[in-house]
Amino acid sequence: MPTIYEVSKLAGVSLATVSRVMNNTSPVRESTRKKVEAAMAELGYRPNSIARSLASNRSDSIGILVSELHGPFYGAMISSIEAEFRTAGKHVIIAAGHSEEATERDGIEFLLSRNCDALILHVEAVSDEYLVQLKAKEIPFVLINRQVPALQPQCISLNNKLGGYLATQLLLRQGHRQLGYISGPLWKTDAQDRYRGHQLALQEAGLDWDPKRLFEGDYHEDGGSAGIRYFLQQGIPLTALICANDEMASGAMTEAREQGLFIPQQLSIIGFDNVMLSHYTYPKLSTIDYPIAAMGQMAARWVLKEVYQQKQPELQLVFEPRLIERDSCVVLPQP
Amino acid sequence: MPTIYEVSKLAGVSLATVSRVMNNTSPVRESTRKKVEAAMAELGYRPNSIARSLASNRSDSIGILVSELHGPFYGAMISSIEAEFRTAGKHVIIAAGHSEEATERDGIEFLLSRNCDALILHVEAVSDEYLVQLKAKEIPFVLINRQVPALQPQCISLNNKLGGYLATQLLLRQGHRQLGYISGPLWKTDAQDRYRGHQLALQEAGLDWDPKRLFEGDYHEDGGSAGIRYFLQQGIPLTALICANDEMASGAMTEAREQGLFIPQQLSIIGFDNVMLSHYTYPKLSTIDYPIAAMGQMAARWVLKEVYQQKQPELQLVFEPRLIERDSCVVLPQP
DNA sequence: AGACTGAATGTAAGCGCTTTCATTTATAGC
DNA sequence: GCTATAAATGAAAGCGCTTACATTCAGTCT
Repeated sequence: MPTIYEVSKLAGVSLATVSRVMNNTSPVRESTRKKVEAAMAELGYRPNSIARSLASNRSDSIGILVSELHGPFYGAMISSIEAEFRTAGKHVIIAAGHSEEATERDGIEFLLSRNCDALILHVEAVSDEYLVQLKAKEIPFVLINRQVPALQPQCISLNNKLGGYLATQLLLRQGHRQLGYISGPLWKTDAQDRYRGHQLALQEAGLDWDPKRLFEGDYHEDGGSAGIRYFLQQGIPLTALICANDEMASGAMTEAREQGLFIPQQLSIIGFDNVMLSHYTYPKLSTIDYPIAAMGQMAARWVLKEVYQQKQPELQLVFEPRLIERDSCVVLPQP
Repeated sequence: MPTIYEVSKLAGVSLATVSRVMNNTSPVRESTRKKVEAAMAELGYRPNSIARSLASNRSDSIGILVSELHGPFYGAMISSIEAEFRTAGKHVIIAAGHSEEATERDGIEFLLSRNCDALILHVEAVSDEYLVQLKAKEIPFVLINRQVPALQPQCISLNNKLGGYLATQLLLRQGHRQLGYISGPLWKTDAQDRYRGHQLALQEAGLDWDPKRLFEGDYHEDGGSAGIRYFLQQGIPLTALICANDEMASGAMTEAREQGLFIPQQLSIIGFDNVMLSHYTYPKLSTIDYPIAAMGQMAARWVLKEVYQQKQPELQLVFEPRLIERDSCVVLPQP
């Protein structure tokens, strides 16, 4: 475990000069640089990250706070972030907030205590006020999937309204008029926006909005199952169903099948998110792609640009969803 | 940002006493303790983790190296590890090795550079020799899903042979005799062991081993598809198929369906791992459960016991798989 | 009260590195 | 060669905390 002191003695220079060579912070004569590098190589010197961090109050690492460490959504996000930073020679430190305020705060504090140079936050429970205060403390962070009006230039999000619109428009284009909609929990902004997009598409098609054709689900599989049972019990005729996420779509497919319906011949179903499961259902699920990997990558680029002053292509803050047509939606047969 | 110096002045004690109160390292008179605690509370003092780590060469955090940051297997593993440590008041730092030797080494060095107290390693590419040397450097670590003979007491693994045995036995019990097997890449130990279990079950049933009924897949969906095509092209009659993982089983199901086979009426299929996708296939996939969450939890307990000297229930190093019967395997109709 | 011993606390050095300011060296111009 | 200036380097302090060893305090026994 050689230290900088040993390197400086072997190279015959001061500690400060070794530091300058390592960090390229000031000009160093080429001949001096070579002596230092040779000494480092001979000793197999590796700088102590903790000491560097204490002295410099930086760490060349970036903290990521996600709601969970498992699940395709978060996996794709952290994976794409990590890949971007790996290329830039930086490390990530990941913490989980579990969508609870105290745990989210604890996670953020953990990351800050490790002197992370910036944070990428996917948080739900902490208040806008807390986030505004975080910015006031000069802590650099970027938010994913969270809109805070006062922090707009550091919010990366998806145009959920457009996603709901696209999903609905596909079915309308296929001739469906008897549509059902299983929403997420409507206190959530993304669930509201997705539903608004659905309503907009209906309006443009000259269809009336009918509250009976909305079922508020929970973003889990059970919500999809319950939605199907609700529509059947209400005797609401459906030829197509829009689910506000893929997991509920999967639940709806299973329940519809158990109720004797053929998918997609009797009921077309479309989901939202394009998480991994949509590829494994039978029939394969049509869905709206949530470009979470691209958004994670953009968050990483934001940090590289804003915090490390690296050149980056133009930053994009609002992402658009994309329609993924698979097998679960078909053209309505002509009457 | 109050420091320990400010706390000591306000409480009227030395730095060392504040440290003792914080870390409970030596006895402190109760009245002194109360003064220190009051000063800390009044100042809103939070110790600087970096400084603590530099001075003590510890960090109250544990490093986890996984092959990937995405995917249900790794998600479940790190999630269960994190949960166990969260309960114990510790944090995890996660790095990805991407199954490449250089990246795995870089990840381990990153974790060590953060003074992680121990490592939990899921590594494939680094050699046994490297791991033995790591131990020689007195670095505490536990391996998941890796057997290194010289490091046996710190290896947590699955009895893969039993899993292959259980999968095969189910089908034999259901009356199937025309079995196919799609293995993982046979240079991998787990793929070998799973296949050995399959062979054992055949042997016990008095069936001959036929090399034509083995197709070596790649553990990806394409491997499953290719396996089906191989068996069909060879004109090998099958009533049941064992796939060495769920992803290949999914590919096999899709391909069989495209080839006009009904699942499970004409071909029963069983997978291995019980990753999330097995729940979403149609019909739902029978599989062998890989208790990765329990194994991750056990790795965490190993660390808590061996490194932090906390009391833990008896440690378990070898885990047994469990048969999960869903809808993709049926009893062979009587001739 | 004094001596002894254990408990409690303080002092000082150090963990390994960064960085500011002082000092030295090198270069250019006259 | 001398002067001025820029480039390069060194010395010293400090980042915030831990901990070993020295010192002080408190309790018990004679």
